[in-house]
Amino acid sequence: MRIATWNVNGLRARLDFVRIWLEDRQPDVVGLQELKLEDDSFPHEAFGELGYSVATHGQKSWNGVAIASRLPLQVEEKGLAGQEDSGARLIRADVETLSFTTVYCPNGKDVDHEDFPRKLAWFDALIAHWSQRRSELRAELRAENEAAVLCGDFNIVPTPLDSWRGDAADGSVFHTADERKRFQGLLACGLHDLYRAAHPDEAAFSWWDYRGGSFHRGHGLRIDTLLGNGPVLARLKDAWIDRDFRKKKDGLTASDHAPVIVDLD
DNA sequence: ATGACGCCTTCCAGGCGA
Repeated sequence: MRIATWNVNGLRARLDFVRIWLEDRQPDVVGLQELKLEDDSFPHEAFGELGYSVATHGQKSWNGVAIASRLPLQVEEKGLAGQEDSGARLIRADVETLSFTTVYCPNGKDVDHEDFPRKLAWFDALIAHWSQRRSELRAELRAENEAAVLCGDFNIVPTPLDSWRGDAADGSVFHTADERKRFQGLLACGLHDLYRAAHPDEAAFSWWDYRGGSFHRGHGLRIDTLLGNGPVLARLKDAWIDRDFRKKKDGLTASDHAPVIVDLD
């Protein structure tokens, strides 16, 4: 089974590019972020032609997330409770026996910006929500069986290894102790960073600024990933960042994020 | 220090991304 996450930076502008990627990589389930369109405008037909059905939680102009799947999917949740003011940033669906959640986490803008504490609060709500669900599953004795994935654009650089600037960026937005504590808080819910599990020491990035030739200079950040619980980790074959799709394709502009892919048994 | 690129929008200069 192949699952993936991708911040497409505007699906309307990216549709042809996304279509090429789906045909090429043939993922079974994909979490998409930054759709920048409303549910009514989602191009279900284009995805349907490629064999995907899609659950969407869209929003005009900004944010917006979706789950596209070649297997039957059942929507379970849209939005993060109590954080509706932050926009459409979470969707969860069951795909056969896999519980698949994708998120577009708030950016925070800068450590002095009023959005920064809101970003931390959003993560606190996500951690509380995940930990609540985990205890519910435990109570039903399903925790050991249910495979769960939480993937997306986390807008946090987990460790200095995940930034082109290494520890020189520590303390700046995306690289603060406050944000990293939240990322660790997710891992403390029994989740594993699947890219890091497959490649413990590799410096690899999932986002590069459009400006200044950042991609070709290797100036990137690893802010997109897939987290998986124990049952998912047990099935992990490989995790990789599809940097080829950060490049122009057939004259089409790429997103500033590359897809991240996980292959499971 | 700024802007660089690309997306969005009552349409086009300005906000936002990370």
